[in-house]
Amino acid sequence: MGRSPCCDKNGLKKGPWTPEEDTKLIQYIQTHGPGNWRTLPKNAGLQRCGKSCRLRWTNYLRPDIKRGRFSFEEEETIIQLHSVLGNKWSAIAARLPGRTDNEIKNYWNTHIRKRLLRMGIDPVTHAPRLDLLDLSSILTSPQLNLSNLLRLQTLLNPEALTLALNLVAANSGNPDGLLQKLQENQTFLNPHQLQNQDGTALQPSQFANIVSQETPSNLLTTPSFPNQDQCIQGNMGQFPMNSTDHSNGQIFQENLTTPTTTSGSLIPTDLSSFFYGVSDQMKADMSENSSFDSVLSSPAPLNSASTYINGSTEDERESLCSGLLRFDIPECLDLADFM
DNA sequence: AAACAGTGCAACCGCTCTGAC
DNA sequence: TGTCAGAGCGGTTGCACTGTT
Repeated sequence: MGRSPCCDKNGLKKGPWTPEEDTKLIQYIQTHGPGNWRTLPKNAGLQRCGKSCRLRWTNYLRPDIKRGRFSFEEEETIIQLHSVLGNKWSAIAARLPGRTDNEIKNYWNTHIRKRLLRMGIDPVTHAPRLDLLDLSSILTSPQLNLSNLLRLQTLLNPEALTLALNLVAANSGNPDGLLQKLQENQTFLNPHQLQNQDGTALQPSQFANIVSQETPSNLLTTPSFPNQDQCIQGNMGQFPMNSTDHSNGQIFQENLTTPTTTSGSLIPTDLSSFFYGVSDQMKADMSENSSFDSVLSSPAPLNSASTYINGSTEDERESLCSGLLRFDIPECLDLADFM
């Protein structure tokens, strides 16, 4: 398993290629064809190692290489394939004619990866992770107050709501105040959440126990209100959030953009389980929307993106990319009513 | 205008795989 | 079976460019 001779050991040139070197390499390969890279530099009159020539040819000079910006379709393909193949750049490149593995790798590391991180998505697992988000900006958002969360009760799975309540409580560090607010807003809650079985009002400590008991054990590890760090450390993917836009009910919309992934996902594969109290008719209306349907269908949640936005600027692409995890909100579901 | 920081990408490094001998 | 060279791969680096202060 000998390693290829290093260029500098042989006094060969390294660094950027000059146009003259490119011309020599192109002309030689056009005449003799690629291959036999070890002897190629000498025969072509290049002071380069064969490996450098091969890389220059395969990554840059090859006539079938497509230069320029990645299209949305290419970007979508990369994300999809990466979710399946991981960092198998050559395998991904094989599905993208004209693109090299190096180019795809660079594009992933400089664009897509960062974008996914900003969206709170683990670029390795493609699963949403709250600890990747700027939670402070989320939790201090005026849109994410208790009343708004409570109004979500009619739509959200109670576990998700409970988790959100924990977030708020952890943020405020004041469970007593939280209970007070809950009781002030009890019209939005299931009665059993704020009352004992005999109908008497809950005490703060009782409420804290209920919250912790109703929270899945894999989400919270403490019987009382966890601090923010504990929340972050926990498996928060089951209540995905996005910090990109906190205005006009965007949080809720983003919260509904729960992607499904392949095995090991932190999130429900059937988004309908995320809803609570949504009528069958409303679910049916949602399912008629192709984009929403694509979210509900696992494991190809990304297919809807091309129908969502087809932007070309960086901002549009970020919006578009977040669209990979989004579905169109049907008209029957007016988000403004919930926020 | 200059200094600095951030970004993007070409190229390199070092390792593994594969096939010939 | 072991060795070697060629080829391929993923990770990393260095530098030019751009934006910000």
